[in-house]
Amino acid sequence: MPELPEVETIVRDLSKSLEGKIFSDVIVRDDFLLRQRREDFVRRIRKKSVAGISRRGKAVIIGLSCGSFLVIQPMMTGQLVIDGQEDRHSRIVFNFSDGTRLLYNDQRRFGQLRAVDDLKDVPYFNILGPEPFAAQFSPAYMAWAFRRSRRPVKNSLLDHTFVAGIGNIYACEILFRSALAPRRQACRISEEKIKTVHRFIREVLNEAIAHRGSSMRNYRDGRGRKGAFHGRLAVYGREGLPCPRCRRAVKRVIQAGRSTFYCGHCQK
DNA sequence: AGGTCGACCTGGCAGC
DNA sequence: TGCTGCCAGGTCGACC
Repeated sequence: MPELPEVETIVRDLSKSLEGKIFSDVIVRDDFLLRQRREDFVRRIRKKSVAGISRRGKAVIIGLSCGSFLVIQPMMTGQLVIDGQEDRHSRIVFNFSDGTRLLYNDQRRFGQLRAVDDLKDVPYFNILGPEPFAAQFSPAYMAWAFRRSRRPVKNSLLDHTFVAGIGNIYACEILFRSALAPRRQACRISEEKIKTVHRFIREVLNEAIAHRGSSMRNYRDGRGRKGAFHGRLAVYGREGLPCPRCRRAVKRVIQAGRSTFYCGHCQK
């Protein structure tokens, strides 16, 4: 489900509502999502307060008062909703001492939750590339990475060891704005064009955050609401509909097992 | 060693 | 109505 803008929106919602609150109880309805024994998971969280909430890639990090962390990867269909209605997809319920309740809902059960002392204990963080808004993620870094890669540029954008947080929706949108064909080999893109892509990576993600993300099917923010960026998508999910720039039909192809939406006329 | 592909799991929707 | 097949925002490990 959520890519960087959606996870960022969730993190901002949760920060406002949960910081300083104390976990009074953790109810695990589905052990499958945990990467440790249930008793260990619950013991590390109960009675601790929320020191801070942040994001790395597509993972939510809840810092606990004792210096440890609750790390949540919502994957495709995970949701973190405050004071929402419980349903059959509510896999884990976090209760706070003031009566606030945080639900972890997940239709497909791909999500992963861990309570760890050290973020290095989360394998995902050890392989993750730079954040797209970090200084380290520069046009020069992109050019260095692209030079040595023969795969299609769409695959590079989806590779989280190259850059964290970009998923299928925003990879398509970034390439559309960059007027770049998704199947173009990364090593065959000019330095000038790489600068353009770099600029649009940040621009598209920033706009999506400003609109609280995109809701295709399952995504909800921390208050259980849909994102508003969905209606602003130029190509994603729009096969056969007119390209907003030239009005020709948007095409769909499969790359790396995922749908890619693009305009064959505007993107070269 | 870089890169691709299927598996993981559930459910909604289109087509027949 | 009910069945089948396809599709879905992510990640990892097996394999070429």
